[in-house]
Amino acid sequence: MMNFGEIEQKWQKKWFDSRIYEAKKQKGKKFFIHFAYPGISGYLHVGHMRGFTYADIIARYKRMLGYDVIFPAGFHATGLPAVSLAKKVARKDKEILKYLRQNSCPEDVIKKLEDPIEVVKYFSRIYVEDYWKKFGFLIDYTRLMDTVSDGYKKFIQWQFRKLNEKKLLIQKPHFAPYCPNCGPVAVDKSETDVSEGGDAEILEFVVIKFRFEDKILPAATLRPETIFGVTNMWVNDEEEYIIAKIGDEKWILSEKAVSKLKYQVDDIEVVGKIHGKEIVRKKCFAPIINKNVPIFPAKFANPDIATGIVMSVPAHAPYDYIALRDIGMPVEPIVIINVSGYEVPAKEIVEKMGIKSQEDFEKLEEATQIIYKEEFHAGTMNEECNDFKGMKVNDAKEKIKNEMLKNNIATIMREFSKRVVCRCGEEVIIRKIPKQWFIKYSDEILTHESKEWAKKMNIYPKEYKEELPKILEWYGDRACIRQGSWLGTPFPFDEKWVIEPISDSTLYPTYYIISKYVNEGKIKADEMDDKFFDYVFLGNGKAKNGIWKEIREEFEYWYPVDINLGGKEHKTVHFPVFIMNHVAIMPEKFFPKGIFVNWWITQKEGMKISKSKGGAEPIPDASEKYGVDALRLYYAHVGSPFVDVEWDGEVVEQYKKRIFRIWSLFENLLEMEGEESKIDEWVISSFNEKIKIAREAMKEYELRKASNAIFFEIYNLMNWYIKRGGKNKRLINELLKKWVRAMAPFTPHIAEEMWEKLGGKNFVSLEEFPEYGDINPSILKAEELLIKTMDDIDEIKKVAKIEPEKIYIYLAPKWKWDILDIAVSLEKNGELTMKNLMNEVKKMNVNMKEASQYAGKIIQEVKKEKFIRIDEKEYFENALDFLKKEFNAEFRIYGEEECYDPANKRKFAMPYKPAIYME
RNA sequence: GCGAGGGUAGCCAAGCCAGGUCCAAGGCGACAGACUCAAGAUCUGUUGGCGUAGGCCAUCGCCGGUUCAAAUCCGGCCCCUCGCACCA
Repeated sequence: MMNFGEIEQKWQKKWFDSRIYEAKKQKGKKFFIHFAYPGISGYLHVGHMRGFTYADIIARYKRMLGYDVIFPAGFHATGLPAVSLAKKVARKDKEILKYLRQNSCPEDVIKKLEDPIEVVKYFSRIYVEDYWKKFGFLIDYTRLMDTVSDGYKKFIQWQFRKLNEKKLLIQKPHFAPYCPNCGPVAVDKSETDVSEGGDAEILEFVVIKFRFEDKILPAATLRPETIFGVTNMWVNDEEEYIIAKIGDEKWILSEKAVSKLKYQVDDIEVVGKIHGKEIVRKKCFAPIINKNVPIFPAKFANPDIATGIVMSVPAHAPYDYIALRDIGMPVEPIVIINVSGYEVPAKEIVEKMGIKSQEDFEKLEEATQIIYKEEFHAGTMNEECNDFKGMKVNDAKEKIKNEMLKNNIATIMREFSKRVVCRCGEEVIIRKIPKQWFIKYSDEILTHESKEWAKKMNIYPKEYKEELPKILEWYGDRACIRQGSWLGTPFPFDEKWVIEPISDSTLYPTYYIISKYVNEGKIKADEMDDKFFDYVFLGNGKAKNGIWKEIREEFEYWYPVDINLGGKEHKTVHFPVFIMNHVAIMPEKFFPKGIFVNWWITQKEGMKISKSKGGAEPIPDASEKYGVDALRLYYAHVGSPFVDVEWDGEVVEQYKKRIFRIWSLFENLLEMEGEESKIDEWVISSFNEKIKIAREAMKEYELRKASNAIFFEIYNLMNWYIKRGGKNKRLINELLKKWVRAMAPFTPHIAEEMWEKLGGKNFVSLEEFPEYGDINPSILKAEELLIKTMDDIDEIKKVAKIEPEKIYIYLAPKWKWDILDIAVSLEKNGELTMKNLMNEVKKMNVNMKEASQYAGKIIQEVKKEKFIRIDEKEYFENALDFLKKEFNAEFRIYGEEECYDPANKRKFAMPYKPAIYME
């Protein structure tokens, strides 16, 4: 039994010792492929290998087509993940230590991982040695790089100066999560920075200013359009409120609100206190509707939420309705939105759901959601709403908000949808950054040019090609720098800030050209100034030395990128900025040519296999258990690249078996010693057909279709060849050499091993992908006829329950083929009708009754199938021995001649469909 | 909400763009047989229903339409999944 592990190691050593992965300018045609480099966030899992494997298969395929292939890779070290891992190690987080140990990280390394840079170094090595090399990837390992090296930082700074020159860097206010202790934090589902509330959203409350004596009662709402239905205000009479001076206004709001707003408005100053009791039972003045409304006490006016002051819209807010009912309905609800199925929506839903009191939070929340959805999507503003009458609620909401903001009746307060707590224990708030730097992706010219370019690109799948222009249109300005303890490049115009990780990963494929020279020590970061990058990437200025010139030549040879391959998570972030930055900075001849998006390997129940949460099989375990070639074939073949696939070890096991089977068929074929036979012709055509399918599929990177032809269809046809008595040693050898070369991009280790057994001298990885020769359709058709006839015989045996000793095959007479020919040529001219056909048939010397019956039958058939005239008699005669053996019976094949026909079957014979009688 | 994708046999998953070769590839599972003391592995066959002659009927989320012909094209409906920005 073969040992996958040994074979893998043997060939990997040979490949890497011979450095066959190095990109060299030799053949004058090149192919540049890379995958979106992985973030350094810990160990990867089997899911990640899907995309990487696609890239390697495509790179290997292109190499075998005679391209100079450059397939570089690097590491995205910037941003949070490495820092977060280092922090966890530093604070001896039990989970992280367990995780490291489970993945056999040595103790002395664990100690070092308190330093984020060590994290980057350690995991870079793991990715290369344990994942990529173990999978046999022919990545150009001389070009490895990461995003925190000195040279890379110089490159990014150059890029930002270019963006600035193009007027694509702008400043404007921005609101971002912030911890008063730790500074800026990331609020995301991975919860690396926060210990609670990672899924919180930033809500924009509209704060509407109600006049109260000489002060302002700021009511916070998410539904500004309901201002028209306000009947009263709610203030909590068990709470003390703050009086704060904002600008020249005096606001009454909760203490919590003041502490939040301090981070969002410029000048806010506490000037006094006022208890809720002193406010309730008085009146305040509502803007827009311009009338006085009473202020009532309410416990649900929560000081923790927004301003702590709430306006009451009892017709449309279940909370308000029920609170008013509790205190005896001192005011009548004012309905302002018409929505079918409701008169007074809040009242009716409260009654329908049987909500008893203000304490029934869960039901009230649900009721609020239901009413909001129905009103927002299906409601219209009614006659209470002045100028907004008749407008759809979702339009009116924006318009009313903007009008109030414009007239200084309202302002915006931002708040999380739920409590967010920093890892340090402090509550995270939202802070205004007055002059945040953005990359101006909204720029009209840039957007337009990017969209135009995207239309010319090769983008897979095609659905994404159609989606991409819309994403480019939608893509807004991106805050591109931030402060805090992140890894990254200092922003060149303000070095206290660091460029954030999406923005530093857009033009990076260009850097793979330079990284080789950096790695070889031929150029130092110090030397890489703007003149250097201007010269190398833009061709501006002069080369300072020979190395500069060499790098420029390399760049011109390899660029642009032909395929950037990445997971579907990149669809709305990385890929758009990848295109836009190239369009913004590079000359058109270097704009990227293609994008390939792959979907994920998921865990059961559709969950993404998460890096942080582990769960899936670690890569080293999986490659040992199943073998790398089995895994590679699994990724290529298990499903369309454009759907998520659920990880299932059992399935990979099947691919392992498939490889065993191919291996043992290969060995059987090698041992065959025989001469030519009739079936040889068929196997040649059939084999060529499969290679053709594979080649054409690969043109569109349809790895699944190609691998299906190579690993399944060819396997089947070789078996059939043997079954049909094929054993031509010379031919088998020739086909095996082609077959093994066709396998090589997908399962390179096993292919090399086979290639060696076939006497191949060089690496099969460096051979040419097989060409296909002539495909003779009549032979394929004839064999298909034979197989179908065999099926029919089986069917008859089964239904009639007989075990025949003699089988009679009656082939269609010549005149039926002649009529068929006529029908086919009529069909070609679009003139195939019964009448036209019979006019022609009349000219022939045949039995008109039989002929007309037959003509009627074939009219339908001719429209479906392509008919090629084949010599059925000859083909069956040649297969006679085979048929006898298969059915253990005597055969008689009858053409036109007189024959034995006791059941009168002969008249049913049609082209491709012989009549059968057995006894 | 905005944007995108999907629903195929017991299960996974092709086919759909370019309608007919679809009684729907391939795999898993199940059943039967071969090999074996046995189990496993492997190999062969069967796996929607009916059928004593190769046939007939049904099926691709649901309803309708176009067509000689629909899993495939068009319209409507139901259900599911994903992304929505400072997280990579």
